[in-house]
Amino acid sequence: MSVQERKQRERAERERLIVATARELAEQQGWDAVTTRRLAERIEYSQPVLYSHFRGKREIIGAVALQGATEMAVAMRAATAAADGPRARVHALARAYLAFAERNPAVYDAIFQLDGGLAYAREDTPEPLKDAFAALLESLGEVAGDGVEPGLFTEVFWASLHGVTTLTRSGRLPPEETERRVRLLVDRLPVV
Amino acid sequence: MSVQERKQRERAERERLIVATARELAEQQGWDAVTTRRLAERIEYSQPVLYSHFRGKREIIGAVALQGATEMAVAMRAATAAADGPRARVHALARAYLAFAERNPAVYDAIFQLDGGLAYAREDTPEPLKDAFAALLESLGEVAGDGVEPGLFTEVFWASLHGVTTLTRSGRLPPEETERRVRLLVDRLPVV
DNA sequence: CTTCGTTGTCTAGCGGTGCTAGGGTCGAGT
DNA sequence: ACTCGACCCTAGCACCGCTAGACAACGAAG
Repeated sequence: MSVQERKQRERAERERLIVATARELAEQQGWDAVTTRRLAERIEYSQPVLYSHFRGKREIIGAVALQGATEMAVAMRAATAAADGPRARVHALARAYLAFAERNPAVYDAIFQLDGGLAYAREDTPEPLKDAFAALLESLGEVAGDGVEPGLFTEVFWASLHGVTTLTRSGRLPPEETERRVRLLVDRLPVV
Repeated sequence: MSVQERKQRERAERERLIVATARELAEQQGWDAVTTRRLAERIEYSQPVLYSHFRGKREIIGAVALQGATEMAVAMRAATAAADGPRARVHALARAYLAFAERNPAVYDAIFQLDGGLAYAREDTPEPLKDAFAALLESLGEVAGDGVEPGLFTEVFWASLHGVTTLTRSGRLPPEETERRVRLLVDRLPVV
């Protein structure tokens, strides 16, 4: 028994190592640099070991996405907890969202851009993703306004933040004005 | 002279063929399926011929993006021309934007997601991209509201549409509610 | 009309990718 | 002490973007 348990522990530890290494490599050099060979070399195992933990590269991205979503939810809740009043909460939320994306671009991509094989917006959506959306909903739902479903409002505000994030990071929007763009969204979309 | 001219014509014709074929293949099977080998086979030339027209795959994506941006500007202007009043124009614009993205997903990606080696938001930005932004600006600038630069407002509205588009297409937002999301943006962001 | 040189295209190949088949090693359980 | 199964590695597949170098076709010059 004890031997099996030790092996299971070691296996789980190695899986964490894979995910952490993939994330690290992605943040350092971008997801294109995360190849199965490089990843295998960094964890000091051969390539096929990766496939005994994950079906393929896609699932590794998915694992990073789930980890990231959990952290992002925490970050957003921490930011909104300190804010006073609905609009201030929304503002704090938006800034936290953009800050997370800027500090963890590769993780952000794993969650919101890349294909990690995850189900979104469904019943079988993984808990971390649901929870990240819930974190958005907690602050945005209260400013949806009459006749607008909180969920729908949250989706729209989220999409706007996502658009600003991705267009800015790909060089399609000049980064200097980000704060003014956010203020415009926070001023106009919510109903307080 | 005439011989050289004929060769130039043929060369230009072949370049159009490459771009059209890349676009077609991308729309049919996605950009991942657009490999230099497949593309070469479809135009019935060898791979190196592609490299006598474009520096690499990236530039081919860029060429598709420019072509698409031109078409998109035309589509948006056509949609807004028929609309009556500022808010109706914005609504028509938004619907035209999303319709273009839905009908030409690969082209949309070439313009707004992939790296086509193009400069955005700068003086040396290619004319088609500037013009597509100008088409947005024409309808959105007039509803920016007091104290908000038309350009900034356009960027924000555009980013919101982009967010809705990409999140929906990647399965992160359920597609059924798109129309309601657009209406929310059109109701709240502009100042009429 | 022949020769030369340029222009254009092709074949072949480089180093990389994600992924997998199959063999060998090593250690746990009898 | 031996068997057997779990585990991991080497090697290789088919594909990728891209390029070097051979070769053919053709206009210009003698």
